[in-house]
Amino acid sequence: MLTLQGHDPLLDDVDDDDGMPPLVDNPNPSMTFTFFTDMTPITAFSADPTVAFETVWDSPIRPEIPLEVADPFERQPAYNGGPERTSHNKKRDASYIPRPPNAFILFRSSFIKSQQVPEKVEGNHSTLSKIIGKYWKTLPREEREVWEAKAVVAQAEHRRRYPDWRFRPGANALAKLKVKDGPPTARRRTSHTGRKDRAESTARKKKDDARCAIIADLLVEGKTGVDLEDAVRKWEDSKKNTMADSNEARLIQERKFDGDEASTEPNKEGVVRGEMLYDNYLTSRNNGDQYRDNPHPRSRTPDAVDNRFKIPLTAMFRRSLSAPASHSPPEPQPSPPTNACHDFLEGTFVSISYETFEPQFSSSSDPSLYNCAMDEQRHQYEVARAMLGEPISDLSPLVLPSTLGEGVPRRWNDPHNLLKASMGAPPPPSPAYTLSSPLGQPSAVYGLMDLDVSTASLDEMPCYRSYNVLMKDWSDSCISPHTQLPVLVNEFGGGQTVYDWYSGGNGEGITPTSTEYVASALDGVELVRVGGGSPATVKY
DNA sequence: GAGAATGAAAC
DNA sequence: GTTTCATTCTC
Repeated sequence: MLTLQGHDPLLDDVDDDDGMPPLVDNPNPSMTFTFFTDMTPITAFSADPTVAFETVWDSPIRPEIPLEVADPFERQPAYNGGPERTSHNKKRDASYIPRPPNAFILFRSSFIKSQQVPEKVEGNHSTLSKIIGKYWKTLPREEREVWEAKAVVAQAEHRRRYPDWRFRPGANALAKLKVKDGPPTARRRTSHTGRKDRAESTARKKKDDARCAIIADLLVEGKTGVDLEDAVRKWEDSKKNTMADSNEARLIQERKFDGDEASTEPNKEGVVRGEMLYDNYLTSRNNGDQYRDNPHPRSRTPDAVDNRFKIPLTAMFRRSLSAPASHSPPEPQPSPPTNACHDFLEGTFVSISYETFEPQFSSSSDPSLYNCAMDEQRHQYEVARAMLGEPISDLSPLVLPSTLGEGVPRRWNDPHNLLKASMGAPPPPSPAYTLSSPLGQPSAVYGLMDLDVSTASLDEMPCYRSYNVLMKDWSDSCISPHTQLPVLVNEFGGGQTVYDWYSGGNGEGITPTSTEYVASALDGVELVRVGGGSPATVKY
């Protein structure tokens, strides 16, 4: 990792004397944030524990109840004690560091906490996961991007707190093995299940799936709480009637074909029942008879498989340098222009391009690629660029006018925008809202901290600012000579730490070799903050 | 490089 | 056990 010398007291405490990232690590005392439940403008729920800049959110649906939410990266025991939270936490070492949550996990947590699905409707978390998973797939892009953004922030915060932490799957496998009794085959429950049981199990699964789909659809329609409960009850009642009718039909059939295989199979009823329920549901859904008058534009589950998010935004901020970024923009610009305004970083091998960040999705390449096939990638890429504080011209609806006043950078991830702007507003015309990156202005991803955003000034706002390092005379064959490598700089608490860089160029991964190269090239280089302030020296 | 495995939350 | 996704491991 590349660091700037002596500016982050938090990180200074972290020792890594063995050269290996620790599996567990507890460098920081516990921290508790106090904030209000947020309400995304799209859905009625969104109490996200990881976003500490949450503030008061205007909602006609939910009251603004102050919530004490534990630090998301706090040790597990700190999660206990809240009146709303019962203790089902895994027993873990006090120094255990959980993984940063991904967008879905954040969404799921928020969903559970918001109690949109009453306990009466569904209390089993496995089933809830199914429902939430189906619902997640129907989320509009804008809403999903909010969660993606929160995941990026959570990831950045996790990185800030535990810079040396690395995900080590299997590290606990040994401990698990000790607990488990007997070989895996001994625990297999279905190994001796007969055809009858399997058929029943399949029927039950279909039935459960149908119910999950119904609940998810009702949620998509906007039904929550008591409304949802009523709607589910109605569906279940109608289901019973359908079943009664079908049973009658079955009895007639059985009488008609007495001695048939159907009547000799004692438990086939369960199968018939389950399949009928599901088929009835699908038929009615496909016919639209239940939803004919529903103007809700969102896709229903579970058919609404959405390929729009194949490239997660967080992939652009990978901590690991071992795996290449999955996002691979085509055709890097042959010669990205540099901006001479930054004496920010000087060296033989590198220069900094801050204000200029040439679109990797060039209209000069295949226009159809740019406009159609790559549209989603391009969009995500531009969102990422916006997060990185770069000027972009083609804004997503998430890029909203800043609420911070004139002269303040308009950032799609401006916490004020995120929290207060109406998502229902039409997207602004592109030219009028082109983002600017005035030097010295805080930009990029605003980090987490125990700061009252409603009263904090921009100067007090911590941020992660990115800088684009343009590699000059790049000799590593795996990197294009003009690949720009954005570097994430943490400016939390007045300190600075360069975390690392991600593959933002032509999709080629940053290999350890090239990382070494960059790091050594930056070693000893003096960084001058664009907005003023004391210089820092890169320490490798 | 592809696919498997793991684990993040929650009960 | 269940979801999605990020990350690492293994072949």
